[in-house]
Amino acid sequence: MDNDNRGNLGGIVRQQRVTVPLTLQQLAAVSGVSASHLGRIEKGQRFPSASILRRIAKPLGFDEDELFTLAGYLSPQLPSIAEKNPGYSNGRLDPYVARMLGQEPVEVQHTVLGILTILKSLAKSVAKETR
Amino acid sequence: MDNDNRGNLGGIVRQQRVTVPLTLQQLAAVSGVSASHLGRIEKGQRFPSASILRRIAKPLGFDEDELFTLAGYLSPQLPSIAEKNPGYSNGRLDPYVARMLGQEPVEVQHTVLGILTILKSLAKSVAKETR
DNA sequence: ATTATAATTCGCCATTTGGCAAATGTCAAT
DNA sequence: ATTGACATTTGCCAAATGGCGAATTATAAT
Repeated sequence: MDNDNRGNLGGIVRQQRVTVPLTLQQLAAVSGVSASHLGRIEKGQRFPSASILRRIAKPLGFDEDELFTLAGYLSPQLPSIAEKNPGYSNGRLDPYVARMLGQEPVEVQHTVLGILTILKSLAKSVAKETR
Repeated sequence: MDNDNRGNLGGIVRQQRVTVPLTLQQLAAVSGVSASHLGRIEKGQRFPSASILRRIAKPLGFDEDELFTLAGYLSPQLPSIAEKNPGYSNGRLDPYVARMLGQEPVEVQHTVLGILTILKSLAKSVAKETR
């Protein structure tokens, strides 16, 4: 989302698919990265280096390049896993967005869409005023 | 080759395909990375962070992921982008949501995701306060 | 409520990164 | 050989990373 983005993974370090959200300690154990560091990464207080990112990718269920992209280290439109999911193929929904959002309950998905609509109409009227 | 490999690019920073071997200064100018730093990277005295790597990829004629792989930050993609564990496959994304969001620019999609993350963490702390 | 246990956050700090400026090196043209 | 114009390397240093252990907080179990 940002251009000079560094590896901000705020919030996506753990909120994981499936049933089991790893604890920092578990992730630390399996990845070899200290739990304290992981904690700070999660809160956006540290920006993980590539090697750290690499160590936690698999444990989190991401392909390496996928996580790198999420972190802003690779630009989104690379070879990517784009059309992996038939059905969403209509517009061009970013696969990572699809993946993350897909983990939320459907009501949440709809609410998110509603918020977007509100924001757009807000933006529109603001644009009108400042003209 | 190496297991705990960091981003060693010794020797490949400049000797480039194509015709033109860039000078460090030229590469510095176009990539925004200081020439001195590039020099040390080339000699293996510094290990470029992901953001540095990203800045010099295109100027050097590499795809980003290509250079990341060369640097040892990404493992050479063997199984490619397979769906390994079907258990990972996202809970499903509502097709309507997918369609609507898919019409937005990717940055907007990402922003939406960011907002969702913020809301979730907000909800969490509110829940904590009114405990 | 109390205690036991596991998880997260914080303080501290050694190491590394990466930029700036000065020093050094290279080479063609005088 | 000397100068000038670049290129590369080095010294130095501010900022960031990431680990360790202690303090704090959350979660269970009595």
